Amino acid sequence: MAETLHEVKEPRQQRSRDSQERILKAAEALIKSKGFEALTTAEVVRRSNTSIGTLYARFGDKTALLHAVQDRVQSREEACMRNQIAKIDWDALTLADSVRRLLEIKQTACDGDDRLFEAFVVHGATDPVLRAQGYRHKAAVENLEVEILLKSADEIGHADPEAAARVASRLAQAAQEEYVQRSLAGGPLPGSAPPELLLERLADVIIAYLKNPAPVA
Amino acid sequence: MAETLHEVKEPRQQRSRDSQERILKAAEALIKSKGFEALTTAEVVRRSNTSIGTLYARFGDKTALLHAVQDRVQSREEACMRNQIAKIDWDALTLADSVRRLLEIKQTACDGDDRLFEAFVVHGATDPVLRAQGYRHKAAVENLEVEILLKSADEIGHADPEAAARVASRLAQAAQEEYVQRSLAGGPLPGSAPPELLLERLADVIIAYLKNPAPVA
DNA sequence: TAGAATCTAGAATCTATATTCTAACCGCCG
DNA sequence: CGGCGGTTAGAATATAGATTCTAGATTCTA
Repeated sequence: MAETLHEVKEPRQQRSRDSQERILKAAEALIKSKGFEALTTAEVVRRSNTSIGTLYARFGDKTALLHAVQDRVQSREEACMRNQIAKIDWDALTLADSVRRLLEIKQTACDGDDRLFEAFVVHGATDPVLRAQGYRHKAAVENLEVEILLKSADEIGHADPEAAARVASRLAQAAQEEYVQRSLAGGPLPGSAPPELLLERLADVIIAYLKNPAPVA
Repeated sequence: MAETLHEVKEPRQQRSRDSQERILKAAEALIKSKGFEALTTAEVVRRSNTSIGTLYARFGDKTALLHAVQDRVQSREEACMRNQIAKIDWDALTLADSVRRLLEIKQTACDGDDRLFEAFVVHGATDPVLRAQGYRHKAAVENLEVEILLKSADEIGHADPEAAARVASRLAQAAQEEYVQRSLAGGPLPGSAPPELLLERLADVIIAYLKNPAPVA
């Protein structure tokens, strides 16, 4: 979808669709394993068993390739979340449950995509398309998360359950990014808590907040 | 300090110290205003009214320059925090006060350094020196923040006041990074709360947590 | 103040990467 | 089959940016 913005013809033959797919996979894997810096056209081509000519025939330029990767990754994550949300048993769900569930779902959905998101954010600073796509995704994720929390927040009797849910969602987002950042920096900060514990604490924080959203003076 | 790791002679003459200083300032300003991508040796040289030869005589290579910038920025931030902490009137300080104070101090100290930190993190992924320096700084900041919270957390009667303070500090850190990320992405996310409001909410969250750190089932 | 040490300028060089171009290859339709 | 688009390969080109080199300028020291 994104790559059509450039004057690149849609593939007509299967083999072409194949190479396009292989290129996308290789590009994604490359960023995941070595970070955005390592995404060179030559390396992508090498890993995808295609040629530089093919890459340009399919994507027009490197930027378009990156956009396509972003599109694919974000869609996958959203789908994964939706999928897991569909499985929730809403009836037997306390507030605490829903918070923990939210965190689990979030983590599963974007497992391993750390570097990808990093790349999108950093380059979003100079690439409007990347940025816009990133916005869309963040908003979508936030909405999905609100969906998870809304019912129990409502039951608890919040004045504005949605607003509360949104704050909680951002909190989760923020903490995740902090965590990602630390792990990106090459392994967790020495002396910091292990991930599971961190999640547990975060859950505590959010639960505490949802149970008591009014300013505490 | 960092630049001595390379075989670069310390300046003997004043003018040399001057150009070193101008180069550092220019490099920092450049990253601040245009992001790390814009940090080219040529541009630094242009903005600092020096020459490429001077830059290499002083820093050895571009990496060392970046390390030096990091050192300077992080030291400045730590000093600023320490400085503000020294002014706190500990006697008249409620828990809520100390949390708000923490957030203010944090914000003041790193005001405008968003892109710099972004650059350090991203490049820390491939540069061990940058990473190590970043760790040191994060730990230092966390300790300073704990210092701010500890007294009131203690008075509230926490079982483990320091642990609670540490969680709160991380939370603040996380939220700040989330905020930075959004602003880096080119202006706040449409529909998101204005910064002050965000700070207020964050304060609420942390206060709620500090008053009730035990898991709420 | 002469000579040595230090420092600066900036042209020239080197390198890594994106991108273009062209010849050959493949698969489908007559 | 024949040939015509669609597709691929990879050598050649273009370019941005880091780094080296050296002549000349400045400051220090005796």
